[in-house]
Amino acid sequence: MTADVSSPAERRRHKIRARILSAAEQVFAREGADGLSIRRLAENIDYSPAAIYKYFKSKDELVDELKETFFELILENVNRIVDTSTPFAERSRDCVGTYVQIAIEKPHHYAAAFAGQASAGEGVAHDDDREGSKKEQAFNVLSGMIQEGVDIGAFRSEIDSVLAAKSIWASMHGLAMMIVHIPTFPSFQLGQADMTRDEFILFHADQVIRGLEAHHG
Amino acid sequence: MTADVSSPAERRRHKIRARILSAAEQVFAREGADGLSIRRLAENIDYSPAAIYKYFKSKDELVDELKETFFELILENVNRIVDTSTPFAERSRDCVGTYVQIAIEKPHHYAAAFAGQASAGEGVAHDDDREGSKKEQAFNVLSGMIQEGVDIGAFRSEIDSVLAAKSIWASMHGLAMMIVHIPTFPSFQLGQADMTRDEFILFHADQVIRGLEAHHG
DNA sequence: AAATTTGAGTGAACAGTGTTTACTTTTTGA
DNA sequence: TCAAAAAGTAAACACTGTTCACTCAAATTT
Repeated sequence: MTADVSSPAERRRHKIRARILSAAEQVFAREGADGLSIRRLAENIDYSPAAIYKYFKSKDELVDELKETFFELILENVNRIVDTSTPFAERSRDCVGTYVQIAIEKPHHYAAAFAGQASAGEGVAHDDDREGSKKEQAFNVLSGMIQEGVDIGAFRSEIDSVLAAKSIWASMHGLAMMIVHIPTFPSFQLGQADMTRDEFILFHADQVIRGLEAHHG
Repeated sequence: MTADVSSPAERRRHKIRARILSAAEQVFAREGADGLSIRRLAENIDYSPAAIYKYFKSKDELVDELKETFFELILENVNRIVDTSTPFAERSRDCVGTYVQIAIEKPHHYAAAFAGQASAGEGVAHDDDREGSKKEQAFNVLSGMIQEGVDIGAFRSEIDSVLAAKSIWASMHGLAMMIVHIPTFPSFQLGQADMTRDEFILFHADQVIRGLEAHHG
């Protein structure tokens, strides 16, 4: 995918960049963006804090790269499901399930990926939202699958697949967020556990997809 | 609602507490939890930073109170909709719309309210999740309304209203979060605007509620 | 009324944070 | 070989939340 860089100097530079990112990734996965400090990171890779700034303009830029990599992970996994030849209904549910599962496995990544600070008032378009981003690619996969559902008659014919995809994504996102920062979700109290988390994910997926379906049995 | 406190000393203390919270509220609404610093807050109310700690154990505790107040706001507004005598279908949609609208008006509050840091691994129950909290009250209102839908035959009879409420909430939450931190949502690019935000909120509400409905027209 | 205790409020410090600047060392290319 | 560019650094700046020892005034107790 990425073209090899020419000079050995540039290759070396790229390697160190990767080393920084790798160390950052590990801390980030465990403690999130707040737990990841430039000074700690510098110590981990035996550099001075200021050295990091020869490779990244700011901590935000560094974290943005971690996020982008995370989106690639989502895209890969969702694509793998979409390309399967399992029945459409099951495939849809798997898609939702996989998406949420990734959020569960890397909660800090997921929370950070969708938390480019909450903007009060008119906001400037964030870098992540640029055309052709991994985020957008993932979205296109989803809307394509919904269009397929419409085409084969599983979903209502009047559905705009792009609009529906946005709605579905919002619903998935909501579940992922709930699970990520309410540790006991879907139970609120610790003791009561009427349904396991995985069961609830399937239930939610079902609920969401049912909103698109043409007729019920 | 709140019982008057006895001694004038306690009243005075309560007053200052309120003054701190009020100042905090204003900064928080504009700039969120990160923009709100103890030192800035102290300066706003002409106190030393250390003085704040005579009234709040920590910044987190202070912010938690802002969050609780915010949940009260949600609860009040949603309750007002639920108690209306408008037709059930319309009422459901209004409920979703109102919920999301509040998130839009106070994006920082909303984002913070659901962001008791993302926990990797087993988490301890957060204070907000205690029994009888405003959060739980709001949830009960929602599940009550769904039960009503089942009772009058609008929703499928086999629906567990508590489970469904959790799913619906997740879907609402997702939309709210999307809007709150993707400034251009539901459009990804700035230029393209096939549907207004308010229209999309209604569309999403429709989609979500349709998942519960017994039969379609 | 005097003495004592409680609580409010403070300045200074501790231990962090992201980031920049001036500086030295190393590497690279002509 | 030698100048130029890049890598790396120590120290400082401007912040952050929080704590500690302290003062001073108000309320309680004797």
